[in-house]
Amino acid sequence: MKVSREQVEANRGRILDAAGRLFRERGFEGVTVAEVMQAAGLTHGGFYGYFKSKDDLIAQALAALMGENKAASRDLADFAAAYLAPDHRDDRAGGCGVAALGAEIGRGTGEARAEMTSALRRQIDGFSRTAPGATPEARRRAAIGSWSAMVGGVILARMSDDPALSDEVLAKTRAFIERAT
Amino acid sequence: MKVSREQVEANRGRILDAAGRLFRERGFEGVTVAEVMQAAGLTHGGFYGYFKSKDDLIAQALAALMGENKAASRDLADFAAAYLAPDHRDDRAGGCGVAALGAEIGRGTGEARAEMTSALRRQIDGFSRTAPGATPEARRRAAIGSWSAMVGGVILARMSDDPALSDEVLAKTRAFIERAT
DNA sequence: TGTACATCAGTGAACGCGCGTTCACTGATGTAC
DNA sequence: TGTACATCAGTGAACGCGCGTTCACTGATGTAC
Repeated sequence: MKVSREQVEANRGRILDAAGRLFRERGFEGVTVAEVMQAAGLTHGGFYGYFKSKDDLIAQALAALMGENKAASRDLADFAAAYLAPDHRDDRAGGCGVAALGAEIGRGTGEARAEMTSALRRQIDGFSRTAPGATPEARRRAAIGSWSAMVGGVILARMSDDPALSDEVLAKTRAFIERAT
Repeated sequence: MKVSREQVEANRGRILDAAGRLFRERGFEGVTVAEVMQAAGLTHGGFYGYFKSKDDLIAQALAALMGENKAASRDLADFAAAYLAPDHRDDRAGGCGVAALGAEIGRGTGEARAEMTSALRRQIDGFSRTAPGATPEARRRAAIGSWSAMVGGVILARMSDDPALSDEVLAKTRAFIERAT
């Protein structure tokens, strides 16, 4: 049955939100269109009223996810501490889209990749503002190096099935960044 | 038709090698059993004479891949320079399995994850031997932090569809590691 | 060493399931008067 | 403001394709004598 225009907008938001969480948790190929719709409280048949294809959903869900830009105005050290925390490591579905999906996106081409590239640029520019360093070059180096270490650190920590090693990777990566900047 | 025992062993090696390359290039879910067999010069029907299932192939291909242990006896700085080079970034199929598959493996459980955990431990221990630092703790911190930055740096560089930004991520991540260690 | 036969690696057709996508239908919304 | 009707968001069955897996068959290997 038809629903109100406001309901349509709300449903669209719920689909994008559910997709963003499920994709981060299981990867693009590990999630079906039907699962996304069910998580949004709808049935799969309605999907194509909202999106052209699953690829279209991927592109739009990523844009919504990366548009949030959590780094913006936070101190780099504070951000790194929260990013390299066990809570973030354990919250794949709600965590950083780059750590969860960056490698998969790097393989593809098209919209998703372009979206992530501009998100990367924004992230680096944002960090460069608050990063320590005497010159703009030093600050940008610290921003890029720190971001690489954060993303790699979370991926390695999630990869390890030994909790002690996983915690150590987070803690030592964080200490490495702190001493380097 | 039956083939000789040596041929069987050679075929097994070719299957594992082809699987390792294809998986790194496209991810586990992006590669079919038939593609792996074709790349090894065989037809798909023979697959189950070698492996119990696709999951079994994944576990064995990863073990073969990670068993190589390229880090072992190289200086950390030399390793980082080669790892964060454009050649490595552009060679997904022949490059580091952690950068290519780490995120995907971190989602799963079982053999593949355990295999990667022990590979991570070996990698860190190996780096800790050649890493700079006054104390064992400082060397281990440098090893872990550098490894996080290398993995993250290659993933970010592969994610960017802007070649200039991609090159800059590699170069500045490398400089960040050099100054930090 | 040579011959006869059992073994079994490899082939390619076939199966069954899951997934992305389509479609006829339903019934609430929202508009025209 | 109230009524009649056109619109269209959502439903669920169905389609078609690709993939992992199975299987009957083939013919070269390797063993027994």
